[in-house]
Amino acid sequence: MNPMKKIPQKTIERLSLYRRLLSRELSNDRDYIFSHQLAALAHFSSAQIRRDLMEIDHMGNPNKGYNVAHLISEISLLLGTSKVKNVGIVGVGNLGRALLSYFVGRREDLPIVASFDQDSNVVGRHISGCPCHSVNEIKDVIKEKNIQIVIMAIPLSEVQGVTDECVEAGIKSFINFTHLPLKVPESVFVENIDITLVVEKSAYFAE
Amino acid sequence: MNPMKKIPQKTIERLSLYRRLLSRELSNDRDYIFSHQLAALAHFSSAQIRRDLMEIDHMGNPNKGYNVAHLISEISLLLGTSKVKNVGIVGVGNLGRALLSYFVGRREDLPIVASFDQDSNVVGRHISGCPCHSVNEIKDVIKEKNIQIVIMAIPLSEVQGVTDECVEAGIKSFINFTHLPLKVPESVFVENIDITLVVEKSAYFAE
DNA sequence: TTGTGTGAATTAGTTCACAGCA
DNA sequence: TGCTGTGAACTAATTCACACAA
Repeated sequence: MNPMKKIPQKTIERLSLYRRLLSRELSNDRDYIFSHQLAALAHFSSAQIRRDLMEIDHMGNPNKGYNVAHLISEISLLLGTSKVKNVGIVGVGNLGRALLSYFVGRREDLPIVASFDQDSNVVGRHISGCPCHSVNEIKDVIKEKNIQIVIMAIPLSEVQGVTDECVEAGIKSFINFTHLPLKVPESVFVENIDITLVVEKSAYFAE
Repeated sequence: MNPMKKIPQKTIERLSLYRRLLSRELSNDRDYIFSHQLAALAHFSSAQIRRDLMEIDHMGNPNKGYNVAHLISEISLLLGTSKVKNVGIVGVGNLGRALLSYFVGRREDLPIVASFDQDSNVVGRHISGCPCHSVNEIKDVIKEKNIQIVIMAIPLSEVQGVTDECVEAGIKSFINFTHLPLKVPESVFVENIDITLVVEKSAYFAE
């Protein structure tokens, strides 16, 4: 696969889904799968699947389809699952705790190694086995623990200040659950998940 | 505004954000705003802002910019905030509770009127003031309480069965936090928020 | 001037449709 | 035959660039 080729964001997302679906198929002892079968699992079109697999130069066989194990390993190679990337989470309110309890121990390659809050009642404690630091120490802890991805789950308005500190400490990727758009340099990735906006959009499209 | 014109999904999302940002400006006594000023708040380009406002046929003034109050009311007209749409949530585990505690009482036009679970320890109780029903009764409750939007927050594999019942009961819009793609008819809207996929994507783009 | 409104151009994402292979 | 791989067509989304208004 050509390492120079830049793969679209949407494709990355779908590949990630394919891998999960394929893993389930593999554990059901399926060795080969056709594009239309994977399409049925993901609820996409088979053309979409083939186009996505083209991006990673994966070769299938018109008779048997795609080799499941092989496909999984190629997607994993692309998504870089072999390299561990440490995750930090800012805010251990309801949402932060829900994310922690879901994530901790689930993915070895994406461990949540630290949480941050400014409430002195939680700082110093462990939540779902994850140590909680003061948000004031975030820069140092990011460097110490080599954190590369930060999840923002604080309801506060000083999100931008914390974001700036993270960027200064070298963070290149954020997942933003707050209701404020984050200002970051061009090269930094931000995925916004603004639940209020999602509900409003859903309301709009509920006819 | 031409009611026939179909507005792109992305634009709806951004308009929803603009409204929130504008409301804050309005409460800071700002009467008019230029596209580049709103752009600075949302971290978009001013061309993007103007293009979006074109969709709702909003007219600005080259000298003063856009009238904030007027703009808010036009966006609200489009997003239909005047009509109440009832929301139901399936699953009151960590995530479900986090969403409930965040949402209950926050939006009068989008009230969470019921929650559903299959754990008999929570069925019959109230969580954040919201009654929890057995998931077996979902069809009846949707009709009784006129629920129009369903949030899926169960970690279970029978999500599809519940989805089917919701569709049969007339649900036209889902927000899916589970890790399974939902199979729904063409006309039904689904917004997928799969946190594992989001983290994987963020990891990929963390350089 | 300065900022709006918008055609035109560009870029991103998806679907079509079919040659060619096993 | 039935599926893959892929150019070509299409559709969606964004950005450019500029006439025009106040």
